[in-house]
Amino acid sequence: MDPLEQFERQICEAVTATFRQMGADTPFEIEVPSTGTADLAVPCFPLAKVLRKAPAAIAEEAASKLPPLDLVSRVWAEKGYLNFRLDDRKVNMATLGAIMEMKDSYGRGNASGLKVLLEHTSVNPTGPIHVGRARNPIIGDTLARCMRAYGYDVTTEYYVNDVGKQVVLLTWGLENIPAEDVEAIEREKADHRLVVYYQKANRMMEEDPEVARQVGLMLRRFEDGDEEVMAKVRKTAKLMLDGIIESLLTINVVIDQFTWESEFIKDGTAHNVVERLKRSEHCGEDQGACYLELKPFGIHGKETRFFFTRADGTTLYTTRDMAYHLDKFRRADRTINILGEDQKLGQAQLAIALKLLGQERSPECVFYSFVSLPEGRMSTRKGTVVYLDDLIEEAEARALEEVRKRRTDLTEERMLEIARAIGRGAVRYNIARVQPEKPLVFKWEDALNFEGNSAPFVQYAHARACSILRKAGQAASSFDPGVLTNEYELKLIRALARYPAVIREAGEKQRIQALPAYGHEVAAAFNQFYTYVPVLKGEENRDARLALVNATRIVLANVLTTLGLSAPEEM
RNA sequence: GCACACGUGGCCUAGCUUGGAUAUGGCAGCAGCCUCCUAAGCUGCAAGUCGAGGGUUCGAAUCCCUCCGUGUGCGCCA
Repeated sequence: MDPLEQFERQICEAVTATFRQMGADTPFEIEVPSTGTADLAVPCFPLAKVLRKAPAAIAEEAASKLPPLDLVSRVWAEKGYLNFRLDDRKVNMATLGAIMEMKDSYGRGNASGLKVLLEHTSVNPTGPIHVGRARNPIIGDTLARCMRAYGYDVTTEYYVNDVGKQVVLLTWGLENIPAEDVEAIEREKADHRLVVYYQKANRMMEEDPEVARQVGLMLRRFEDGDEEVMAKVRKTAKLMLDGIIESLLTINVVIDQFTWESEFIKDGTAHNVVERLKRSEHCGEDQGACYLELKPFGIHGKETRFFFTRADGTTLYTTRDMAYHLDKFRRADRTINILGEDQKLGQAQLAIALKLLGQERSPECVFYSFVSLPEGRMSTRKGTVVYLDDLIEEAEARALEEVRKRRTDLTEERMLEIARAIGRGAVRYNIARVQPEKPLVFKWEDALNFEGNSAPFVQYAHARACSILRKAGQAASSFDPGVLTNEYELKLIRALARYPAVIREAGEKQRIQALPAYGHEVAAAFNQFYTYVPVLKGEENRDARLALVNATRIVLANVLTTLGLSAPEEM
């Protein structure tokens, strides 16, 4: 239920009729002016050609010819725009009415019933998740929440890479490196305990050909389907994965299901893909290894061939990924992948190869740029990383420090609870607010920003609203929205009215960064209202203002939840 | 070399899909605001060749071309 819909509809109908009367049957836009001069505006420039008149004159004429509209309080022409001011009382009634009725489902779109399979994270189980990779679950989980809010039936999935050299190398390290040869680790979590073996094994393999030979042998046995080796590798991957899952939980990311890459080897579907690709006219062979020549499909670079088997006939990563996607297509109407920008070429090749198999569908991809450190790229192998667990720990510690400064009345447990909400939220918000494709340089001071455009800013506004409502006691059963007439009240209500449109933008157009920006806008409008408009001492306007505070609380809570943040009732 | 992405005040960032009014916010800086619902807040000031150049258009941060800078990719790796 979008409170602004009826207003837009009425204006659209009236303007269409008026333009037609003036001799123009051209399409036009209804936009929210960036200047803030009006609630809605229709630019008259596109009509200039048809009517052979200046846009300003067209706007003037339309303004004078437009019939009075009951939902609009003022119509005027300005610089070629036809401007509309909506009727305050009716906006108030429609908005507060919708929020009170829908409560925590205010903003939700109509269920489309479409099944969406959203794959995100899927990091290699060779080490703890680091800040660079953390962009993936945050974008993925936030998008999943936005799409659910918009009305899709979303399932999130993690594709576990338990095949290949990296996990085999880790497994070899665990079996062959004595504990005293790796650096001591403080954390109990398995992923942190294991990653040092992975790093050490990498160094050993580079320096010692014998190690490289042993790892190669193990990989060989794995590729040959040696049950013992496969089970061992899977066990390592599982151990690491459990640590990763635990980390994800701290930022409120829960993944619905897991698919293991090795399954596509075991069940023969990857091999089946190979057999079908071999029949393609674009298939070639180079010393036993099979490839598709993708030059005719617009693939550029030094190598335009896309190999899908090794010389020994075993499958490659992308081949198994094809089998995985064919499986996904059977399970959902839409498939979305959240991927690092390094996967772009691979995904392009995958899409072409799927087409060559006669598959019409290809996955929709959201690519994000890597997060780097000021001193350069993050690498698990080299150990030049900031782990998510460390970032969260630091964020919570800083938040706790702030809570202690402000609140001396709370129990230790309650302070910890609030600090967790703030610290974890700040990390998610700071990543979600930036467009995925923008490069991001990780800086502690930005990641731990607790003021301005940040999670705590939005959470704080929510806590303030809760505080007023707590002190007010029982809410009045009825109120008159018409008494909310000062600039702060009107601005706040207009912000609340936009929420369904924001969910549509974030969920349908997959622009999740619109949601943090909106949360900031509502919180800022509320903070101004809070500063200048008394609520509890609001005299005859008290009931209506309490209703507005409650409506704001509901919208802020919805925004926070959809961003995967908690909405603390006190801070 | 080729391909893809990004470039917006000192720093970070919105707007670009679908061209339209005075380019959105934040951080840092400066100056103010707590006898009153939590100052993680509010108000004001200062700060911009929207990477550069050209083109399309009545109109370009937005579309097209060229160039520059940065990142990513171009494995019988995953």
